[in-house]
Amino acid sequence: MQRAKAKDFIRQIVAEDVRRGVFGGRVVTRFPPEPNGYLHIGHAKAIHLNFSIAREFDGRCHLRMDDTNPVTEEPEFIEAIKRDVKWLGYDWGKHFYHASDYFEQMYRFAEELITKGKAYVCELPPEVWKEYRGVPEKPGRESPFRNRPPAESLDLFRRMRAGEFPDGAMVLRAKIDMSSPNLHMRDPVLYRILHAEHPHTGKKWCIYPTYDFAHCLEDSIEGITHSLCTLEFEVHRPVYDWILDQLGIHHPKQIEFARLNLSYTVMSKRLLTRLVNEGKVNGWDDPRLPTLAGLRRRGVPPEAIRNFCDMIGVTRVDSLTDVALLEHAIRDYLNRHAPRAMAVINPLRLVIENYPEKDEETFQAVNNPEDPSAGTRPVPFCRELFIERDDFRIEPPPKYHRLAPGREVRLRYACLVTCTGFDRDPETGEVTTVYCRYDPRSRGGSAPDGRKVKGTIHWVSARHAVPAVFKLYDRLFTVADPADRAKEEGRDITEFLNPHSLRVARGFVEPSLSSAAPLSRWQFERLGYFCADPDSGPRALIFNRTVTLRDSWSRLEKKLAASRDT
RNA sequence: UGCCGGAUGGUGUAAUGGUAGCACAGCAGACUCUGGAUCUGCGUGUCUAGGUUCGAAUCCUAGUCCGGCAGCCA
Repeated sequence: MQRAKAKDFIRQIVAEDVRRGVFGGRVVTRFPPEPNGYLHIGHAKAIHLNFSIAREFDGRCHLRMDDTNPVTEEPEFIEAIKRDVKWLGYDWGKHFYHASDYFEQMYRFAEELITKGKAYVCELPPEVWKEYRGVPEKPGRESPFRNRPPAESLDLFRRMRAGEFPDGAMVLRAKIDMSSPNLHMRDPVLYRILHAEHPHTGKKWCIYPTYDFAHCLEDSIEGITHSLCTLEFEVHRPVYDWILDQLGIHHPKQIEFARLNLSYTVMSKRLLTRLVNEGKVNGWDDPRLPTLAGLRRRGVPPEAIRNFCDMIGVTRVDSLTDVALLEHAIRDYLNRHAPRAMAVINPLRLVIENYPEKDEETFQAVNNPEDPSAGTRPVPFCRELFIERDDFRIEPPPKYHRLAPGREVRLRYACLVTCTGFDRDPETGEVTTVYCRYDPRSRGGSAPDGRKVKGTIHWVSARHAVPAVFKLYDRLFTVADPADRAKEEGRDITEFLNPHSLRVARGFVEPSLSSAAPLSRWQFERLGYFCADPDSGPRALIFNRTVTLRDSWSRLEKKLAASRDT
């Protein structure tokens, strides 16, 4: 919709290609993750881009496992990737592929290059090759094996495949240009020997193609038209083009865009893997992680992620997106869709002195003020309630609208109460109980005399309260750009981990939540959006805080405190 | 310092030679049975210097700054 107005540069290129009939006017994209980790929100940007473009241009988008390195890849990751792409809302239909399905074809293309004198088997050890390749400022030197006869290379390459040589003994390289200022054009490696079992092809192969050789062929074989990738592959594009040109086969157009960086988190698979493996977080789906599995468990709806992707756009500028933008997308969606409920995270006992001990009644609460069709629900009420500890102050600061001695507030959906006193623990001084009297004529929440009450607080009937655990998440890191900071300051990234990224609180929820389904999303009034954890059940309710509500009181309070200090 | 990219408010982006706009964040106010939501208003920006042009964020030249590239990872 926004797109009709402002098309990103990639859509402009695709639209122009379609208009001019390039690739026969067809559009085929692909999302090619390597199954060596979980997908994160940076991948969501790429998934959203590729699948959306395919849909907009009546094309298709493939999901392809780029499994050319058996050493790091695992079946667990393949399943997780499929689950996450589906969850995000995309359907690859029958177009699910493995790069490893093309190993035989790739091998034949390699032999073709050798025969054409465009590739050779090189026996230089890695350290020696490094010497030969040289540095960007100076041309490299040619390998002594560079001009060996094609027949000799072909023989060696076949014996490489047959398993006659150990890992690292030799490689197949493209014969391109050792004096190129682009290091990747200095005879890049096409195949290496790896005696490793592959999760998909098993023990069939002991040589595996490198990214440079495999990727362009995967795209070509699948008839991809627009191969979208991130900026760091820009320097590989000449290799991509060279190989396809030598072979004279279908030649997709590679277009690079900037990867997503989000503040207060990390997006590199290496770092995420570290956090998981070192136990800094509780697995790949830890709600503090930017992984799709983590975001899902956190309660972030896939629609919010897609909207977020639309908001950030697609460019070639390396940038750091403020996580506040993501939070806005989350609140925007959840505000419209999450049913409301009352929960008390940090309970304080409230006794209504003039409410009979044995009485109880129910009030009707609105399920979602943004959606009248969501209806109402009954909420039980009695003499003793739990209220939020933050909602009572012995000495209220200026502009504090909540409960304090002598003050009147509204108990949401119930009635008006006026504070008459409180008990304190003689040892700690902590308030243990607050007493108040209610106005019987205010049943339902409004006073018959029309008097205004500034504060409305939420509550849970003590007699009906259901205990629950709340996991309150905060940003994982204390600095906006932890990866860069660690690099610049020569520190370890874990030094920037936020020690308060997870706080566990024990409180109560209203009884209607006792059967909250795992992963169901709620707004706990005045607190934030929460998601029932997958481990949550009738015996032990666990809610993860997705994001707080915007809280203008806490901002005001901070400002008042600051101005008092000066 | 070799090559390749990139520079628009605090952040993310739009404007493709013709009034620098949008979103987020921030601030001020209205409204409110969520200090939520909603509504209204406000401020801040074209990296620098020249040039072309009636007119430049856009084109040209020079410079500055930032990112990427020296895995048999992707």
